[in-house]
Amino acid sequence: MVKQRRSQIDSSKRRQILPKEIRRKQLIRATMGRIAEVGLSQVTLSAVTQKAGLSQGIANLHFDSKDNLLVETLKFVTDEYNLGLQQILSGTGYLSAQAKLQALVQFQFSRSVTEETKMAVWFAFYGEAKSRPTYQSICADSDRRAALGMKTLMTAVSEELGHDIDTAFVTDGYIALIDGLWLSLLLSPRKLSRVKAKQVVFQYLKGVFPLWSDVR
Amino acid sequence: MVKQRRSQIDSSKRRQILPKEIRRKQLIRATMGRIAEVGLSQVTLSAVTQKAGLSQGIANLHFDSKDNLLVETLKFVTDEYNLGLQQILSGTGYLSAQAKLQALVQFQFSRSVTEETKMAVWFAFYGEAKSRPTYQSICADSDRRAALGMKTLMTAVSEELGHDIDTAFVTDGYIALIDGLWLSLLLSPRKLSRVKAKQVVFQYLKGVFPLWSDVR
Amino acid sequence: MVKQRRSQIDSSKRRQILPKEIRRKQLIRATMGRIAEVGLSQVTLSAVTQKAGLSQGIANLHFDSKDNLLVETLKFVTDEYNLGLQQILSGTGYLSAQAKLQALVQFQFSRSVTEETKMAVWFAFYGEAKSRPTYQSICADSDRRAALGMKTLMTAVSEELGHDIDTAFVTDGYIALIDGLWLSLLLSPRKLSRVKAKQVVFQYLKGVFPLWSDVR
Amino acid sequence: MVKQRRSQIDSSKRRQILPKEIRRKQLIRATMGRIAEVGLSQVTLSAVTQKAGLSQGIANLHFDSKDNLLVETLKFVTDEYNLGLQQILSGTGYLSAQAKLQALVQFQFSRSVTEETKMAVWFAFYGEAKSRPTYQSICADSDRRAALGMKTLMTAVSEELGHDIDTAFVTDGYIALIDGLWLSLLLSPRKLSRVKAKQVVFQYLKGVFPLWSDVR
DNA sequence: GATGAATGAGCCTTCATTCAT
DNA sequence: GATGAATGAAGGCTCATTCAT
Repeated sequence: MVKQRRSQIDSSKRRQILPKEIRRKQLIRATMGRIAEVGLSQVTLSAVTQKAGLSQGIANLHFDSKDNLLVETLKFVTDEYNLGLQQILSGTGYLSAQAKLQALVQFQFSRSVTEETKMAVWFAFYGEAKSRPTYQSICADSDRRAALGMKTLMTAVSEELGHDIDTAFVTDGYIALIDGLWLSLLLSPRKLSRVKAKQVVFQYLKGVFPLWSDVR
Repeated sequence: MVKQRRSQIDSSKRRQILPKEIRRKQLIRATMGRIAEVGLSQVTLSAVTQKAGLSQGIANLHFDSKDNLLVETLKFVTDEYNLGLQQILSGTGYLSAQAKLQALVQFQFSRSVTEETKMAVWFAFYGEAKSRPTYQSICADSDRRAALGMKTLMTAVSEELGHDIDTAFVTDGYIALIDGLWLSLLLSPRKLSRVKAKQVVFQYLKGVFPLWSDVR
Repeated sequence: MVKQRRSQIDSSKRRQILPKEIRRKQLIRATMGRIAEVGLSQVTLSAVTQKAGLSQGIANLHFDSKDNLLVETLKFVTDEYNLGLQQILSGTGYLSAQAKLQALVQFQFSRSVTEETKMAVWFAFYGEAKSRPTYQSICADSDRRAALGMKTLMTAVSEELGHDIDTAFVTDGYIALIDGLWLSLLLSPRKLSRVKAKQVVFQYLKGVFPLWSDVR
Repeated sequence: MVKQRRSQIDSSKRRQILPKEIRRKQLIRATMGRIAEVGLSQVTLSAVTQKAGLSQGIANLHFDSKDNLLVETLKFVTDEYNLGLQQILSGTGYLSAQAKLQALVQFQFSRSVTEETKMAVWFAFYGEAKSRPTYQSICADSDRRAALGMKTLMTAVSEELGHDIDTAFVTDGYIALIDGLWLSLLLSPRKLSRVKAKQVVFQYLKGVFPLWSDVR
């Protein structure tokens, strides 16, 4: 009864890794769905696994604990957003800073980012972050990185336009505005459309960069 | 089975009878405290009542259910904020619209409004609002009233200054900015101070009302 | 601050005794009502006192405990029935045994005895009696006394008619029949009326006492 | 915080997985036991599950709620009884109606049917039936079916004997007698034995069917 | 005596987690 | 790895009882 240790090269193992990641993603998506549907405080593993069409015990199998599943869900949303963000900010194209900023706004109010489910997840975790160090640090990390990139961009824009502005300020305002608009989008989507939200942002940018003519 | 006779010195455990409203407020405050400490999803009645120094059953006695206690807590925070808001907006003094707007900003970033506990409660409920009709409607009601008042104020300011501005836009931006800054204040108070937050708001207003000279 | 000990003759004391009994009866009636309405297992003191139009704590004041109130309620019903029974059995009139038996049947299916509420209370306690020594002994006591009286009556009837019957048997059957008809009356009053129930009893008696001509 | 490793000898606590129906029956039996021991109003899930040697949560797992467990318990007792009843009434043998009636009496006072536990359960639910529609309808259904079958039998007996009797009457009386005797058996088993109870029934039948010679 | 706010033990129920299959 | 029955800790809630007024 000798258990044969699988060679690391064994391709069958690699095949099993993929399903594992798929299972995890399945569960994370189901978790997001439940958060959006019933709120973070009402999420139960049994509803999540059921939504994923899987068995009860599988969440603990892949994530060890419910708490960890939630953390991974937050990370997932956060990482996805940051990835998109970095692609724009550190875009290797020949885009001007102004063009990049325009692209940023488009991205931040794209259907994919402002998808109801994601917004719900986002703010669900924000709402608990204050009292949950783990959430807190994930959010803070993400925010810090994002803020840094945006500030660099703002500075570049300001330089392109020959402005002399406190870009730290502008960035803080910009970020707050985006967050606030997202919240509005989440809570009263009827009142505020994506288009209108973008216009509000552009109006802000016009105020900040008076010399920028072709905003939007 | 010896019944222990309570020492007369142990007055802390003496049963006290107080008016209903006081008890309710006591419990609401304790609830707010727990939300801030452990997050909405981790609030338990036993922790709330313990924090209030009362017995387990008293929460149900005065609020019928945990859910109702939470709703009343949200209402409490909401009402308090709206009261302050209306006092400023419909201030019966001879303040100019500009002065009122200044006062509004001061109020919105006053220590009382931006108190950590309140911010935590605020966003805790926002995070769940999407999936909880009751929270949703309370928040939406409050927001609508607030937005209305602010828009009126913005219009007045714009008229005082002779501006020709789409005040609906400005108001949406203003509100989003405030919300976003509050969120920042909650999540990374070290990065953003109250003072800085106000400066960000004033910067926004300067951009929106270029002719307004003495902002701040 | 010497508390004056009331003289036993003091008429004011006697006046207070009456109200006490009234309160007790009020509570017992309310208890019966609740038992009939929601079942013994669902009776709560707060519902009982509310039905009686009295304050929450009064039940414990007058009966010390809920359990005691229930016991007293059972005793009340039991005593009332036995009183009526004894009045008939030991009737000091010049009634023949046969006339007494007729009267007995009339009594046992009188509106007062078969009142829905009383039947409900009766069987509610029967249902629990097996496992509650206190109920058990009250019921058993009552039953024994009643059985004794009825047996005496049956014997008298049998003697009057010149029958040679095992009256113990007849009595057991009679009692069982009455109990069973009461149960029927309680559970399906639509199927079995009081009148029909009496006819069933008379039919039984006719079978037992063939020589008895004017039954009913 | 040392996790104690379960001894291999302690097999009594080993988690066992069994078919749903077996678990349900286990729990129903335990419920019946508790009803007989402490009365319907004092039954608690924790005592039931403990009696069954299972964990606290299992009752809700298999029955969703305590109330439902009780209903299913009532149904179980009821169904079992009715099954036995129908087997006798619609017996496919060549038994005469008189023989069937004899068998019926034997069955109704068999050890299995008059088992203390079952009688206790029976009357526990009867006691609450009046105020609990669900119990009421289960009992009523059962009673109706049983009554129908018995009436048919009585009619057959009466025809076999050439009697001209109102069998509806006889049946009502018969059923009431049985119920009453069961109650007696439950409350004072010392006073009334199964044998004696049957004699009482036969005495009744003799009275009703005078031409029936070999009763018992 | 009477009231009803307050207490707290005990219940039902939920649900994350475990584990035999 | 996967399943889902089983577990049991913990929570919300009820309600008999107490007691300050």
